[in-house]
Amino acid sequence: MILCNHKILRQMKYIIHLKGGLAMSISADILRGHTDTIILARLMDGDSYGYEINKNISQRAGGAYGFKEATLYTAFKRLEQNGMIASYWGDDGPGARRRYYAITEAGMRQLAADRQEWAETKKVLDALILKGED
Amino acid sequence: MILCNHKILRQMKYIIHLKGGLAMSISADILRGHTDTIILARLMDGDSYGYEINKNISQRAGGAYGFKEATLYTAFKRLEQNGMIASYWGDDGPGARRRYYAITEAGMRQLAADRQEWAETKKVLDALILKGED
DNA sequence: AAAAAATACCTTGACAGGCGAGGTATAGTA
DNA sequence: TACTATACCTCGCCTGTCAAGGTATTTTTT
Repeated sequence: MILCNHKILRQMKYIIHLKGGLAMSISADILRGHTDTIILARLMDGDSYGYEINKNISQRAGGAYGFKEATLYTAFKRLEQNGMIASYWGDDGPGARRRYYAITEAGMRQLAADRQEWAETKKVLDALILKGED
Repeated sequence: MILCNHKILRQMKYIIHLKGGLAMSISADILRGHTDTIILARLMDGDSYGYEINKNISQRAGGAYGFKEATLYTAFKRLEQNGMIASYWGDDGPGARRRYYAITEAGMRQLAADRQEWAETKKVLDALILKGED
């Protein structure tokens, strides 16, 4: 049993396993702000449901990173309220019922903008935090 | 006079001016989690004080992006409490007194780790939000 | 057949970072 | 004298994250 307050928990890192046995980590706050974009991007491959989307994300991230369930469902609700995604019930497959999500036209426009923003963010942050060479 | 609630304000973007007259923007939540790293990186160029650090950041970001003062001083306090930076009063220059900050050994180690993390974050987010080519 | 595990969804409450709005003090300029 | 620029600081709100708790269904194990 490990005592662990909220502050310490927030400093915990997601372990990322790299090819060759190396491991790096990304803190939760770094991913903050990208949650909605990541979900929208995943839905561009077709309709999907929470559990599957999260597994897909973990897989693409190369290992241990994935959203916490509370974060995930909060994001779905936010995205649907903002008209970025639409949901419907499906009852196929094993296990419990699934709520499927589909990206909307507005969601696609948002995703396009988010991807542009990410490209820009990389440039700006590179300029701000990498070692200056000039 | 424009009515503007907090929610809308948080969705506002920092305008980034690019070479050639283009402009892009980066939302505040995207920068969240990088604040401390950006400050540490700036202090690697030598001791500096809040106002100057912020101007330096705006300049490097290519234009309009900069921390809000409340964000900046909150970060200084957090960094100093965590032993990443140390402060001392200076009274040179025009205008009011200045509190200078210096990066500590611990701060340098943290910055090195943060830079590694940023490199890793770029890879992971590229895999998660860019259009898949496979 | 009962227990366990896996699948799948959801809510509550607390926390930390960002920051608008407000403040203080100093020095130079109009 | 008033104004502006420099420079620092605090309060309180808002939002995203997520630990901890819950529910329901199906498959697997005992």
